[in-house]
Amino acid sequence: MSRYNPKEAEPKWQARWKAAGAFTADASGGKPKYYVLEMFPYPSGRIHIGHVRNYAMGDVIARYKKAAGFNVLHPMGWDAFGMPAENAAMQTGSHPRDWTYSNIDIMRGQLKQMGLSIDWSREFATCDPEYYVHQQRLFLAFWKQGFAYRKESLVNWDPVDNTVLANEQVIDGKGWRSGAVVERRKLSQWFLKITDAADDLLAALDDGRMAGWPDNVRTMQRNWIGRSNGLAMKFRFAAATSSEEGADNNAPPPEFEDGIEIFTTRPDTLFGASFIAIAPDHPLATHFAQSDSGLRDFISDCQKLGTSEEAIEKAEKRGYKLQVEMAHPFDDRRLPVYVANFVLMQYGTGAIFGCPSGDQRDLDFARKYRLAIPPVVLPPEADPVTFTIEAEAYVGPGTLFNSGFLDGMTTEDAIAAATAKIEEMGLGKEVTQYRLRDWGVSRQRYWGCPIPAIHCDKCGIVAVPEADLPVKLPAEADFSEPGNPLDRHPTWKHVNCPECGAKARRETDTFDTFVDSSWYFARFAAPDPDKPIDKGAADYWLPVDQYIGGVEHAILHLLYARYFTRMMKACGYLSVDEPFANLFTQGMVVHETYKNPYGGWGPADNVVIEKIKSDSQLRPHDVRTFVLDYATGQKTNIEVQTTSAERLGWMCKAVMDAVEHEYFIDYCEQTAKLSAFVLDRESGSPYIIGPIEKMSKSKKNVVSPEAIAETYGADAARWFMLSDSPPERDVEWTDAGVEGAWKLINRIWDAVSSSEGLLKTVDLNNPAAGDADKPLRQTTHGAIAGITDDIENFRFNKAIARIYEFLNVLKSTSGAGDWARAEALSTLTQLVAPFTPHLAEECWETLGGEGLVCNAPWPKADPGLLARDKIVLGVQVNGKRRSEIEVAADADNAAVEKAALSDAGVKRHIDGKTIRKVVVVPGRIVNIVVS
RNA sequence: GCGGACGUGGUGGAAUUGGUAUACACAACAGACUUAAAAUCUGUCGGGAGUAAUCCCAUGCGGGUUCAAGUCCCGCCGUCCGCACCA
Repeated sequence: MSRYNPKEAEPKWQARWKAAGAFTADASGGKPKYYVLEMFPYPSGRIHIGHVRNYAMGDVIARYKKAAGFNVLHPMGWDAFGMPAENAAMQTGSHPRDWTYSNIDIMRGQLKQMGLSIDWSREFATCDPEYYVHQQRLFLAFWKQGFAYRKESLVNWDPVDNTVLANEQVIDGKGWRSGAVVERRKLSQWFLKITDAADDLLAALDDGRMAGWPDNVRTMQRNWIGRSNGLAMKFRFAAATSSEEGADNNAPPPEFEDGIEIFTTRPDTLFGASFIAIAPDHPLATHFAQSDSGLRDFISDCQKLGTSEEAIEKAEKRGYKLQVEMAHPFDDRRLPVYVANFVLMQYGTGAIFGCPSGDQRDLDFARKYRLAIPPVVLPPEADPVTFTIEAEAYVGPGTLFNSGFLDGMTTEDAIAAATAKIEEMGLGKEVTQYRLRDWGVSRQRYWGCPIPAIHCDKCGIVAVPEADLPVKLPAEADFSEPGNPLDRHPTWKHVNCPECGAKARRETDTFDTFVDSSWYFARFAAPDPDKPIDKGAADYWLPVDQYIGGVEHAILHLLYARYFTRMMKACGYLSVDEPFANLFTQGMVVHETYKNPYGGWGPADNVVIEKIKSDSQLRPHDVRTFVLDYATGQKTNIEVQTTSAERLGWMCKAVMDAVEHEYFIDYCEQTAKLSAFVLDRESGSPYIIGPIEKMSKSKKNVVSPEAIAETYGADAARWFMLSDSPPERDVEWTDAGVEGAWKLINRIWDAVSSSEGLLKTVDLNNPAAGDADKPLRQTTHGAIAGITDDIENFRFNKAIARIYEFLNVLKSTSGAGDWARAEALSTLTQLVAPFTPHLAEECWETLGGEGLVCNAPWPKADPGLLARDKIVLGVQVNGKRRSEIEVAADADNAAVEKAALSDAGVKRHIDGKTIRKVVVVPGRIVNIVVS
């Protein structure tokens, strides 16, 4: 019996599939369609094991659906524009185009090696002019429809490199390359009006259009859109008191004469207001800064945080008090006005009133600046005399007090009453507000799709005429320095205005790469050389029936794609609102990271693990490390959570010394992360094992599937990535375990290869099975039912466990005849086919199956073989399992109760006690309550 | 900081969605086969007590609801993801 040889079998079957056109999408035959799509990869260089997991999942679904009788579309392409190509160009001098396309070539080869059931005829990269020309067409259509506009917005500006920085390029407020403190700078940029669609994007989350999406993603999008009803109202300036000096300087500018507009969702707490706060980039702050150098310094400090909301919100709450005061609308208090770093200009009106008793941030702020903290909402059951606000604000509902005309009202009533009062006073009105902001699509970079617009001094901003598309990137550009190569290109931007013919300039911004990925699924479904989308084909294939990708895309990519779909529908390209009927978000593949003493990262695939002296079952976080001073006996703990290079160096040294002296390990109930280190295979230099993180090139913790495929074949790699861990959870890559997949492949091959030609000797359509075959047939049909259900519900790890169980039974069963064995083996082959397709074809051929197994219809379970006549029930006494009984599957409760009470193991626990109650849950359990 | 998830043996995890906790696999250990190794096969494998039958404890920690809680509720702790210019 020959051993299964994936090196021969895998290329052979890949060639046969290709020759048979097995995975070419076909809309004919009147079959239902099924569009499976995995988020397409960024061509970073090589496929990593995380990609394999993602695409193996999609492939299981695609192959299963094909077998289940669907016309399947399963395409692949490349999200090919983006910063890494441009960074590589800066570092190595290679052109982004060359870098990208050569990566694509490598990665395409790697994906093909995995034996995915992809229709490669539809492949494209978003950086192909044949793709982005249509993106430019779409944009012009959107612009015409009024979905696109320009406005000023803030960017991170590196004053040394003179370039715009992405948020990820701002590290601790400094530019990653130059180290210069970043500034915020205003640029005029292109925006798409996603806020116009906010209501529908929100409504679709809950009205059934997105029933196939996971709840957590819908919740995240709902929160991201952040619709809230509130009150937009003005606080008027309080008259300057005579004691104030320089009152002239503190006069508000004319546009703010009637006050500062704030937005609040809690107008009921107005009586608890103790200050007004405005954003550092609020026009009023800018105005007062002209005559106040202290304020200028404060604002510029705030701007050093960059533009990311995370950095702003995490920063310590700080404020700068202005010389003006606002009048409280309901009483005669005067409220101080602060410019505060935690107020966001993008949200609401860029100004708030602070109610310290009802908002934690306001409370922290009030404590810091010693402002009043009047409690105004009394929690249910609290005593108004003794109730005080200590460390925590009370944000829940309650009854209003200390609040004038609102006293005694519930939170809900008080919100309505306060809103009505403010409206009556003419100070404001109820408004709906979104957290969602319009989508800024401008990027000041070369490697993106050019925005097809021309700036003319006379005509303003003019669309590039349809006939002049595509606006192609210039073939050559200068990448030797930071900044936008398109802007400094000697010729590219100089064009004549398409309207007046005068000299004009091209738009040098390119599109955000999220634009590229917001419609690729439609292009896959309906390519057309002359139009973005072939409507007929799009109507057949869309929406995507199953979309698969990482949770990290839960908000931005998915929300933008949903919005784009709406815009395309509005412009007549599509007929659907929602692009993805069902969404599955898979977990990431993570790996240990290795840090060297100088703070750099070590390679994950080139290290020898040197476990520190340990007893056999040492767990990584059970260990504490310390250095022992021999003279004093003093132990010094080694801290491991650090990023400082010096500290890491010291640690590494300490560990190395300690290995020699074997003195340094102690079990510890405290968490410590360091238990082992690794050595670089080549240099021998030690690395600390750092945190387990998402695989990324920069951290070098990427594991290549190639090596696995080389040794064990693509099937083993695919099988291993899907076994064990539930698909939605992160999985930590370990080398152990692939061997297990390889063993399984051989066990299946072993089971099948000894029955060569068996399918030719029996007629599976004509059952010839006796009583002796029943146990095996029950197992076979149980496996069909279970595995089908598991695949349908993305429980691949469970499906795989069931395949193991099926195989274990199959191997240990001896009594069954040829017919039942043939049924079991052919079923096994078909059930593993979505997971290990090459092996399955080889098995199918060996067994004598007809044609390709990938074309064979999915097996159906016989319900008659799924039922059991006897079942085993657990019996509990007072909730503790004490015994089990076997009863007929259709036994009634009385019979079950009787059997339970007479069971010896149960009697021991109930004798001499009073039976209070017997709970019989049919088919599940019996619980006897005694006292 | 805000939003979303997750936490079960040495490890990945299963638990029919409130009903026999630890399926299946990895690792480890023991044995068979072998001149030997690899491969393969068989067995053991949460902790503790006991010759054994069996009993006690255990699903991050602390409470609660229930005949019954890994699952539901409240409060903590820890880890991960996203936060609008990474893709």
